[in-house]
Amino acid sequence: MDTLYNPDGVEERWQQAWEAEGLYNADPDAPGEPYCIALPPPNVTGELHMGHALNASIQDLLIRWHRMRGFNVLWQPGYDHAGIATQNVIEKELAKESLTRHDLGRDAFVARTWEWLELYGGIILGQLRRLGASLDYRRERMTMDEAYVRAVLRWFVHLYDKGWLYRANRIVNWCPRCESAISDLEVNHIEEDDTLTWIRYPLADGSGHLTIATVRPSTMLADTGVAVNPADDRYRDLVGKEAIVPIVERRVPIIADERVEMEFGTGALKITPGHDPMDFEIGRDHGLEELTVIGLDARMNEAAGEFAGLTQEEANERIVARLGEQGLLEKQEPYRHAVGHCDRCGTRIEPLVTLQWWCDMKELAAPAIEAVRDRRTRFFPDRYTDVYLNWMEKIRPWCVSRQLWWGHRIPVWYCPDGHITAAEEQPGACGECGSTELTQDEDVLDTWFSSALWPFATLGWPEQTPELETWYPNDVSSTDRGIIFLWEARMQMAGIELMGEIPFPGINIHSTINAPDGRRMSKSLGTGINPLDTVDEYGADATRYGLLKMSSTQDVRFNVGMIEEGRKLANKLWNVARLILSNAADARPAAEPRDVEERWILARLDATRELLEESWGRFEFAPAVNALYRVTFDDFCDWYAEAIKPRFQDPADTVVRSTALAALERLLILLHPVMPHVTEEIWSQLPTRQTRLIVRPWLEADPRFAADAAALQRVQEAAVMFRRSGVLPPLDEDEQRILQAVERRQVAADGDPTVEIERLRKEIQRAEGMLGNERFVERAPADVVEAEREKLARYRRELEALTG
RNA sequence: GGGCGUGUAGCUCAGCGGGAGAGCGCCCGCUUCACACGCGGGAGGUCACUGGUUCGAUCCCAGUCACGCCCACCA
Repeated sequence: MDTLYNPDGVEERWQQAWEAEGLYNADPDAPGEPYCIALPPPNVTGELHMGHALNASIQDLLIRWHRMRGFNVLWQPGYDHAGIATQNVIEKELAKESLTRHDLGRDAFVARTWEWLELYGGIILGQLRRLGASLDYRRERMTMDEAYVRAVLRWFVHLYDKGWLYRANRIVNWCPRCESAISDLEVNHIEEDDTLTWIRYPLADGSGHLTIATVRPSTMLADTGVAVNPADDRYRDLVGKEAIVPIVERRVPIIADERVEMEFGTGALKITPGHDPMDFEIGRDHGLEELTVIGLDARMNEAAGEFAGLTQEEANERIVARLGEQGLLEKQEPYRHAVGHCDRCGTRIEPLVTLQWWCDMKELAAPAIEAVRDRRTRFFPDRYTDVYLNWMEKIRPWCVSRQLWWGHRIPVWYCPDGHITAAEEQPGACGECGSTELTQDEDVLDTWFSSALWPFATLGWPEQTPELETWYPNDVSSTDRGIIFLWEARMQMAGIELMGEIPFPGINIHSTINAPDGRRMSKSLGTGINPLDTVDEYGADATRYGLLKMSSTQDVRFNVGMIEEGRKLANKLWNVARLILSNAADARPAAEPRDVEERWILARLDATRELLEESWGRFEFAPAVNALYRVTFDDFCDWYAEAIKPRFQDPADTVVRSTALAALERLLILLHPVMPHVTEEIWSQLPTRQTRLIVRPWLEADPRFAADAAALQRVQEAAVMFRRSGVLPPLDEDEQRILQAVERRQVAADGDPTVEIERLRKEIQRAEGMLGNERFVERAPADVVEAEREKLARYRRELEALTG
């Protein structure tokens, strides 16, 4: 007889049934308090990875739990068009055919991207289905859907009208490979070995020179100043004079600026406003010219004269050699420092001055800071509150334009005179001069500009839909800590600005699952583990269980053992259900429990219910999952099931049957949010079932068991007190039997005198040690000391009795 | 440079002021009529290190070391 629970087939069957029966469907007009989570939209190009699977397990647990609690739930699915990421994927596809996007042209490229999405775009939601995710799949949204695009345009024009969006020529993070600007958050700073070169800049008046240190000699061709700290005595006399930039022989002013660190290098800094962010700001403040010698391809451009066309490395080499010849090279030293790289493709970032759209964040941030500060929005775990606040309080303008083709085209039109008209629909004429010769901005918006609207644009905004009315604000946002700034912060800002209300009161930041060796899970490192493989091997329930157990608040290493544990739990549950069903197939519910075991297990299950509610309410999942394992194995199977088994021999004992059924029901209900499939499968075989388990109301504290729960509580407290002080408070007969059950291992060990003798000897030694400590006797609370004395005396008596 | 987190049994992790725990692995015994993805028993830890607070510290405080992550315009 096959006695193993096999999830194959069972899980798919229920997934199809739940969806087909409309049990995932959300209805804004349905009764119940609304509860809504918007699935963090995965990239359209994405496949399910461990992070997605963990987050889906968490969200589905919350959704199923609230559905059972009678809330009107919506779990909103969808995708992000993921501008830069998707464009990169398509470009790679093209590269296989030796094509670039420029070979196709913009329209064909975008058309091809849409085609590609038709074929491969929708896979991740299908994969979520296989995990049992109870999303309302009918409501799938994408950030480039027609309706969503309207929301994005509204957002843009809104910000433009407020004067917070503007176009400016500024230094940006330029990725030469993506051929686009990117925002500060999309730059990774990576430590690299470099060379620090010390170069002499002659003074214009011939009175000598001053030495600067740089890691990028090639940029000196665009130097338009030299700066020193105003407090630096070494250079005080030079401020206001001029230096000559070697090679280009340019006379540049020597200026004083506090941003120059006196301790670094020589304390003198060459200023290249065109190619360095800090130099750019110093340059603007001092009115220095912004020259450009590096092009969008990161190579030296025509302005670099004889160095034009070279890579920067080549230019560095030649320039250093030239300086050596001229006697202006002082020294070179190895130097290690952090260098910016494109988060998307890893290419070294080039700071360049280009014309981009910027969003001023100060006024958007202020109310979003307040919301978190006064706890209308709370982070779980709480430590991320400071992470968020620190970033928000020093927020800087956001570069929102991208020189990409895939994304929301910036809704701005220019007339020949350069007037700007921003509008949701193509305007007929320039808003300023009435010219009808309008051309639209070529650029697209940062992907995160649109995903900031996710909690309400998916509900139909800017239309005033029933969905929006019902489910905004959402209730929880669950994400990885990697996108707290990119996404969470921006949803707060957009939600408050456009909806006048925070998007959700709870932000759950889940753990990061690393590879078993502790490295990051990544496809390119080959350290990735596909959650669908564990679903195939162990089942979706087991996978969900394992992931939730790994969802403690810090980083964890992926451990199949946790998923195997989940499989064990499913199997155990399946088997104990078989035991009960084979004996109680026609039992009727609602009988009063008779014996202490029965009342005890019902009270235990109720205590577990309370623990689940408390920890799930705090977004702590691992302890709850652990409690479910313990209550199933230790309490339900090892103790309760074993205890009632003999009573099944008595056909007249209807109480044991109906109680067993009731206890099993309760166990299934508690386990359902974690392991929906196996519980529903068992549920479907119960003679007592009336609805699907997925919509079966969650447990309330049952007054019938309140007394027993209270008794259990008393017994457990008594047991703790007994262990600590040796004093056992008075218990009635039933409570004493419950105590025996609680302490059953101890009781079992009583059979073996050598074990007991050893234990008593240890206890006596410990008690003697404590009582021999004068400070303990003098300073510890009197009742504790007294208890210890009584305990010692009792242990001695017991030992005496055992050893004779 | 600033901030956060982590260091507990061979492995992965719970616990966080008075008995040091789980799963896996390991050893011994069980095809006991729900379950060998099982049942019973067992070995295995100066709870990273150093100080402090306390009658008492794995747990609180300070510092040290190691690892990880986030933020960052010292060229």
